Amino acid sequence: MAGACNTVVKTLNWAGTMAGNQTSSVTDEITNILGREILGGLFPPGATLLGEEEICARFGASRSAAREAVKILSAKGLLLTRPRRGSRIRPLKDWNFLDPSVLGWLRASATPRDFIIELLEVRLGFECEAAALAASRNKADEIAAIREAFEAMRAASSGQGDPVLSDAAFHEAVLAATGNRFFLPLSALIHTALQYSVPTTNALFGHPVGDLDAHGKVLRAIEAGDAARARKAMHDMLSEVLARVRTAVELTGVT
Amino acid sequence: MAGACNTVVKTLNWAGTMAGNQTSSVTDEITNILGREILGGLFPPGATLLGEEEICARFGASRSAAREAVKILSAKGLLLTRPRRGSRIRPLKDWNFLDPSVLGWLRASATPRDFIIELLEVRLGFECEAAALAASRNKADEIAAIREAFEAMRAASSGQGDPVLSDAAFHEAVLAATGNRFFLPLSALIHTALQYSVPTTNALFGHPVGDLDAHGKVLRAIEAGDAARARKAMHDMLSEVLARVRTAVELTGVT
DNA sequence: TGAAATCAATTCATCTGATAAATCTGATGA
DNA sequence: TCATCAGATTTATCAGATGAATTGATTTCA
Repeated sequence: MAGACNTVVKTLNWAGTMAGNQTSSVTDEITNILGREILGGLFPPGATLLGEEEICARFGASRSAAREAVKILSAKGLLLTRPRRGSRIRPLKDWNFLDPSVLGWLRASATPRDFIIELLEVRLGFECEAAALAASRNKADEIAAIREAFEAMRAASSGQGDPVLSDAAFHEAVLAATGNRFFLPLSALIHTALQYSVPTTNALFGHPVGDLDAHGKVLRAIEAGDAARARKAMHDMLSEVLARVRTAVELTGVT
Repeated sequence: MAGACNTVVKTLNWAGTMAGNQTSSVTDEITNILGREILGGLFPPGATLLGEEEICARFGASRSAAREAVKILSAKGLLLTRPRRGSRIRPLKDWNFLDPSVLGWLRASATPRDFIIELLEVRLGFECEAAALAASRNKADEIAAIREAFEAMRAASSGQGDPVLSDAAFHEAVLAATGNRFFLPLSALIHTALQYSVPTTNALFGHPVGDLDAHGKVLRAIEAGDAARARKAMHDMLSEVLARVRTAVELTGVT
């Protein structure tokens, strides 16, 4: 029985990937749905799974679309396909958790408490060093971008613009100012962290935690070319947020 | 003219991806070659490029294989394909530099000096925090894995086993002991860094730099559950290597 | 009986060709 | 000059066929 593919399903198109008019392809639909399911733990992390036939049968798609979706998931470290054995879920340690798509899929199912805290722990690691590098490198135009983002944050704090986006832009500008390629991919993590934690912390504390003052200290230290001070300012800012989230989460019992 | 595909090329199979018997698929061949070329800067980072037809013509492959290769490269953030515009190289900031494949492609063309130093800078950021988290979390079995890797390093130092692999295993065990998923993908970076820098530093200094003593300090601090000491021990170890590489590179004039 | 070799069935990998959808180009007209 | 629309080009998707690799059962030999 080979003709089980291409049944009359076709009912999936458009579940909403982002805001706006972005029409999604069949391949992307399959990728996103399977990605969310894998990250959500629907499939046993170490065992066998996912036949080519099953996928195109389930989504009413052609083998091309199914195969391309599987290739994408494999490229992100989630699957390993072998000629006759089908696609197996790879061990968790091989998953590319820093990939923007993977982060998005994880966000859809992760426990909020763990998710926010884990993100902050990682940020605490590399963002302090990034601030120090940005300060010691001292590239004028890239530091100007940091200041620009800071001004956007100030404007956003008085209602002129999106506070999350300008906050993210600030931190991304710091990463870019390191002049180190390997810091760049971490901006996706910051984006996700802020989109997720800013509303939460606002709800918890009644006001924005992304302190303008704290960001200002980081900016001034970088502009002064003082690596140690920049590192400390960034550390103070993030560990303060982390501490507040930790205690608040314990108090309110958010899972 | 649509029939330009599938000419009589077929001359690519097997260029040697890894040591051993691992036979590579057509799709993987195309992916690896294009990946290396992109990371090597052969294609203008921001501009238009790569038609479906061109690819299958160049490699003598079918559109299926060409398309799947492009999907993989897109999944790693290198390309963006649009219905009629072909595949465009995305801006550098979207590239997933922490992906194992991307790291490998970059290694093939990167300037050794920048490559080693950039890797160490990033490690200095997150590995210190990872050591601290591992210490404060204090999970017995995961710390046992760190000690195990340390013993393997000791054995390797007297000729019993691979010094690079055991060193990498040590650092990966620390990442795993954080209990934080987002540290896991960074093990690829450590692997690449060690494979690349250990031979280099050995050649520069005449002896292994991956100090057994320094690793022992990290291990003992983690076993003692002393987060601050673990952070400092890791920082001392990495910054020592970074400093020595920096000066050695300046002296020898390695580009 | 047990172990190794063999063979058939199943599934992934690849190729080929065709149709649909999206976009660019240039011609047309106000 | 600019907006609009038809034609051409290219990607997206579908469909079917063949090749290659692995699994598992069967067979053969010690």
